[in-house]
Amino acid sequence: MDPWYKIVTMSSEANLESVLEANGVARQLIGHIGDKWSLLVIAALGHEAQRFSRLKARIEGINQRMLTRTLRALERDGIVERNVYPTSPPTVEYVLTRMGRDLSVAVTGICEWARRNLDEVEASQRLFDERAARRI
Amino acid sequence: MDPWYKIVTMSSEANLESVLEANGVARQLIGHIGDKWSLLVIAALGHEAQRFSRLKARIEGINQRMLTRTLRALERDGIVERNVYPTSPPTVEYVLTRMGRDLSVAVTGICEWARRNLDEVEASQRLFDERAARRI
DNA sequence: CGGGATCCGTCGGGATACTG
DNA sequence: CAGTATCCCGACGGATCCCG
Repeated sequence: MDPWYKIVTMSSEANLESVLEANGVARQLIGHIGDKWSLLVIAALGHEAQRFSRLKARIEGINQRMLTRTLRALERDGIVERNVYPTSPPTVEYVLTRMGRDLSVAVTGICEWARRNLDEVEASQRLFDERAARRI
Repeated sequence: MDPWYKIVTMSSEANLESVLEANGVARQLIGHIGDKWSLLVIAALGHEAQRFSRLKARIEGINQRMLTRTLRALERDGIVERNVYPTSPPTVEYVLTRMGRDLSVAVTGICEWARRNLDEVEASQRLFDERAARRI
């Protein structure tokens, strides 16, 4: 089976099934980490264990419910690990697993792209909107 | 400004603002390509120009409306270019721009991660669900 | 062929209140 | 402190029909 980048960089007549397979992979991927907060939580976690309230403070705009949900989903996927220490009040720490750390590295490429191209994207948007406004 | 990977790999007490900045970048990113179809369209495009109906055939499960919307959004972002040839019936071709090709390369890392870890993710999910079922 | 317009269901996600 | 439980809404996305 051809890896994804081959599909991306040399999509030809022949490998329709490969595209479909990539379809499935990307679908899974988007299902797991493509929601609004997952990437931010992964970024905020870094490689050191952090407590719930600390994460909530680091991630601007998130509320308890969404942080809990996101952490649960990531835990279910094996991307973060949850450790409870039975103190009083309870202490709960979250830390990236091996898979989580790998993912945070992989995310780097996308984020660097975003960082490099955000200005150009916004410029393109303004141009597009301007033209659209004139046509109407 | 520190790049994203530094935030990810060395998140410490000091760089809260950096996390917030990453917050914004990731937010933009998710807003642009984090929807259900963008990555699939980018993958299906590859580096060669393709017509609307061809794309629709390559991307399993998409309908005209969503393909149109996704292509418009990507065009607005400067990620794909739309070329119309005034033939009859009309011919419309889509092709990745320079930014789009860069992005498709960056996406590779994430997709490779997904490909490598999908089995482990699914195993983790089963384990998690099984445990959850026992506790109840 | 390559769309645009419209209707409509679902579901992600926010606000708020309560709990061990 | 670290959640769980409800309520609610707006946007995303699917189906269908129409058009140049």
